[in-house]
Parts: sequence; structure tokens; C-alpha cells
Amino acid sequence: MNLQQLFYIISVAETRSFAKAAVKNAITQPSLSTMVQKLEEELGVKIFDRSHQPVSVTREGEVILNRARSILAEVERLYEFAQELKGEVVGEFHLGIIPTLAPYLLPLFLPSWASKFPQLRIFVREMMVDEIIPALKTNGIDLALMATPLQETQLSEYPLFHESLFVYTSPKEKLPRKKYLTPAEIGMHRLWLMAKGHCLRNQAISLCEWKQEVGTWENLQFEAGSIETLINLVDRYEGLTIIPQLAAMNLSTPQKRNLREFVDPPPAREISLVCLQSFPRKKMLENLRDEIMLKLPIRAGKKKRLIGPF
Amino acid sequence: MNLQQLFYIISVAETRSFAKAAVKNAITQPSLSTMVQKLEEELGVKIFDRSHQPVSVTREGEVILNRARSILAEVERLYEFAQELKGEVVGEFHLGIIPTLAPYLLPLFLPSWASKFPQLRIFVREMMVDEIIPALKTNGIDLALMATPLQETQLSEYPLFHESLFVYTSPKEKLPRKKYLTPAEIGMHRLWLMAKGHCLRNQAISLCEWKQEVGTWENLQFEAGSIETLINLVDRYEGLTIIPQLAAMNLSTPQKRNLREFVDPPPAREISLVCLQSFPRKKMLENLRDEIMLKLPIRAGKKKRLIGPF
DNA sequence: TAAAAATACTCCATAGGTATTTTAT
DNA sequence: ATAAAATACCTATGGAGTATTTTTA
Repeated sequence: MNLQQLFYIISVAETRSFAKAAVKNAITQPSLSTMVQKLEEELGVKIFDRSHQPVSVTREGEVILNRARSILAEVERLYEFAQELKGEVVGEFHLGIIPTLAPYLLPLFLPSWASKFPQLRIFVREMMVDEIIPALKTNGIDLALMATPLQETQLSEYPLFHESLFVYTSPKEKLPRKKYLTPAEIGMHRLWLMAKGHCLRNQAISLCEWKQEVGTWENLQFEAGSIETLINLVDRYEGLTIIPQLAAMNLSTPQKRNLREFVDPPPAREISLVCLQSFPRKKMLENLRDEIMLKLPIRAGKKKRLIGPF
Repeated sequence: MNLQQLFYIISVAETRSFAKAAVKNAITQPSLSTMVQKLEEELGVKIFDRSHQPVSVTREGEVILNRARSILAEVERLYEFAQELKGEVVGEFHLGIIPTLAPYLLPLFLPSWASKFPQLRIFVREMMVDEIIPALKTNGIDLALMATPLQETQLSEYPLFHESLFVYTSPKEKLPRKKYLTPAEIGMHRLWLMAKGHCLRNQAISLCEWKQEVGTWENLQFEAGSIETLINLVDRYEGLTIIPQLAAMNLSTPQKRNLREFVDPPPAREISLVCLQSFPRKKMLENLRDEIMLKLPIRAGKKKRLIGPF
């Protein structure tokens, strides 16, 4: 078996024609036919049914083709990594990011970072924690931006910053007039939450955990898909919500008046770059980390009380 | 690039010697040296440091070698699948099974099934749900025996049987004398549970869900790692526990007197074979399913109330 | 100086080409 | 009748061998 043979069978399966596949691979039809036959003979499996036009893939052939595609994808990655090791960044790069971070963090670093690697096709996807972890493990994505620590032995975390959490409240809401609030002081008010699966939801719940004991769960209602939604809900229907620092910094000036801080040390979540321990594009990772740190408007400041990630 | 080159660099990395690697691959040292050089030249990456004895792998080489190993593993799988398609079952087969099923189900089918495929190296591992799902997705295991349905789009489920749940109680425990019990009737007694992560734990909790409302959570104590432990706890310290049908059938005759049934329709959990949708060894799967069905002492009988899987 | 890897060259196996026949619509 | 795949045969690239030199310890 050799790699060409695998390319050939995939082309034949795609074009359903030996002649067209031959053109695609820049060889002649008889050469391609014999190569495919040799592979079928070696494996003892008929990959194609030639008894009808156009040729079709047999049931067994489908299995072989799946393996072949997987092998060639790995080969492609090997070439990409080799180029990357030489400093030429090429191929594809898949980044996962949690939805409560994406709209505020991505615009800061993504354009300038992407322009550094014009040869690299960058894919960014908003994903929730439960999607990110399996995607990392199956190489569905290369890297993730999310709340940590995860306690996943297969994954490596590269902490970037600690993002404080703030209360965003409707002006109609009657909160104590002092600057700093305790979690207890917000517990009696309607709390708007992100939908299930968003780590910010659990971080907010954890922050007000005492409520479970008091049994006032019934005032946790509605589930938002984005922080924008949370803010709009508060603006329109009163109540309050918990938003992270980057979202808070993104508010309009009038909206910023609705922000209230927690007591010292402020609660915060740790945001990290996460990848498989065996992730080979380490230079890329360092480059991305540097880029984010450079553009980030949050400096490592005073001590914070870390919660989460959930 | 070709597959031989990948074999060669792996041998060199293993033996830390071009000469020894050449012997291992049944070619001459100069041939192997030139092949490795050609690969390094094509990739533009120095894989080995020859300036010291013995030769060592460079930092970049490690990345390439990891990809190479992964590619060759895939190639190995392609050959195995090809042989399997011809009916010759070879290679490795990894089966995951939940711990509350393993001790009762495995002895029924495993020896007879394994003896059918003397060429196949079979690995069985007890795993909890949270380990099984990522392992299936990353091809860490081929197949899993577990409670279903999972609502995982990437996975296919092949239901085998519905396993009823029973109450196992200490004779000292004062339960109503009638044959069939309702969940409510067991709620006032001490309930022994499996440790967190075992789906049987959640199935038992779900079965007695009303308890959460009444707030008698405090009588859920201790966490067992196996059903054997649960039974021993009940035998020695009173209280009761929920055990599945196969475990119940495995009890000694005096212990069977401690079994109590739930009211009709009896609660049950669905047990299935689970694999990736793209799993190619479908014949193997069917063979295993047939083997289990043949040896299983549970027949598809009257209607049951399915719970779980969690 | 002895062991190991690199270089120079030679050979032949096989991937691929050309001409033609066979098969399917 | 015609398009497509298979067969037969030929060519030439490159994988592997032999002899020798260079390098490392």
C-alpha cells in the first residue's frame, strides 16, 4: 500500500469515474486503474463496483475509504506542522470560544492576529464547555478560549487573565447605595441568567450560592443566549444580572452607571487558552497568547477571589 | 513522502541508531540514511540530531514523529478492517462496560465470544459514562455496553434488553408485607447508593425522585463502588438499595429472599451496545449482539417503565 | 582507532505511459 | 455505437544495494 493509492481511490469515489479521477491526479486512466486494482488485490477487498456505470463504492469499500480519508488528513497535518516548524504558518486553525467571551475578546485580537498569518485559514466557533472539551480531544478544534481550571488530565491550560464579575442592575431596582455589594445583598432581587450549558450561568449561581439554602430558587427565571440579551432584559424589565469584566467595559456610558461592584476581593473567573497536551503548534499558541495579552485592556492587578469554571 | 519513510524514522527514534533501525527494517544502513534524509529535505525539518552519539530526536522531530505514529496506526487499522471485511477477524478490540453491568453480564458471553476470534486481542475495561463517551469519540474504545438512550448525535445505539430494577432490603427493615412496592414506600428507609458518576446512582435517585421535594436527602449516605458493596452494606447495616435485574439474578438463594419488586409496570433501564456512527466493524457488532442475546437470561417480556440513563 | 553515519555509484522493481481490447449503456 | 474500464506491453523514476569516505567518541 502507498499513499498515492489512497489518493486515487478517494478521487475515484468522488468522481465515480476512473477516467476523471485520472485527470484529477494528472496520470493516465490505465495507470490509475492498475494502481487501484493492486490495492484491492493487496487488501483482498473490492472497493469499487465496475459492473455498472457510473462506478460505485461497495459496502466494504466505504470502510476502506473512510480509513483512507482519515490517513490522508493526518498526512496533511504532518505537512502543515512541518511548515509551521519552519516558521511558515499554513493550513487550517480551529479556535473554540465560549459565547460569553467571544463578542468582547475576539474583536480585540482577532483581526491583527489573523493578518499576521495570511496563509492560515482561521475558523472561529462559539461553543459551550460541553462541546469544547470533546472537540479538543478529537482534534475538532485546535485551541479553546474558556473559563478554567477544568481538571482534565489530557488538556493543558495557559491562563491569560482573571476577569472580575460585576452586577448589572436596573436603575429602578432598590439596591444599597454603597459602592460595593455582597452576594447576599443581591439575592432578594430578580436575577437574570444565561441558558443552561453556559459556564457564566453556573458562575453566577455559584456566586449567589447561599440562595439555594434559603430556597429562593424561584426567582431564577428565563434563560438568555447572550450577555446582550441579559442586559436588555435588565434594562427593560428591571431585576439584575451578573456580567464579566470585558462585557462591562463594552457597555455604553449611560449603561455603565448601572454597574455595581462586589466587595473586595472581587469574584473573578480565570480565562485560559486550552489545548491537548500533545498539541504540536506550541509557537502558534505562544504567539496567540502574546497577541491577546498585548491587546487586552485588563492588567494583572489586585488579588481576586476565583470562582468556577463549571 | 511515503509510508516506509515514516516506518524508518520511528525505528531510528526507537533504536537511537540508523544501523540498528536498518537491521530492524531489513534494509542496509545507507539506504535507510538516504530515505530519512530525503524526508527531512522534503519537509524542511531536521528530525534527528546526528552530531552526538547516540542520535537523538530534535524538538521539531518529536512533532513529526507523533504525526507519523498516528498515521501508521491508522494504516494498521485499515489493514485490520480489510481483513475483517473478508471475515478474518484480527487486530485489537476495545470494549468499555459500566461497572454495574460488568460482573454479571461479562461472564455470560465473554469467554464463548472471545473463543470465536482467536486472532483478535480483546481488551475490556470497566468505565463510567463520562469516560465512555469521550473514549468512543476518540476511538479509545470501539464499543461500549451501557445504559441508554444518550442523546449523542455522533453515537449509534443498539438496544439489547431492558433490565428491571429491584429493591434489595435487609430483613430487619420494616417494609409493607405485600409483593409489590411503590417508590414512595421505600422513601422513608435508608437508601444506599453507588458513588457519583455511576449511572445506577442517578437511576436510583430518579426512581425515588419525590424524596427531593420532601427534603429527606440527608438519609442518602455513603457511596459504593460496586453493587457487591451495596448488598454487603444492606446485609450488615440494614437499610435498602436498588439493584438491577442481572445483579439480582446473581444473588444467593437466601439473599434472594431480600428482593422486593416494584409495582407494575416495573421500572427498568435500557442496556445497549453503543459505538460511533462511523464504526466500521458492523459485522463484529452484530456478532457480539447475537452472542449476548443468546446467552442472556432476560427475555423481552412484559412492558416496563424505562428510566434513565443519566 | 573503532564504530557509526554520510556520500558516490549502481541496479532493478515498480509507478506510470502508450496502444489496444473488452465491457457497459 | 460510444464511452469507459481492463489488458498488454514498455519506459523511467527512485528505492535499495555495494563500496568507500567522513564524522563522532
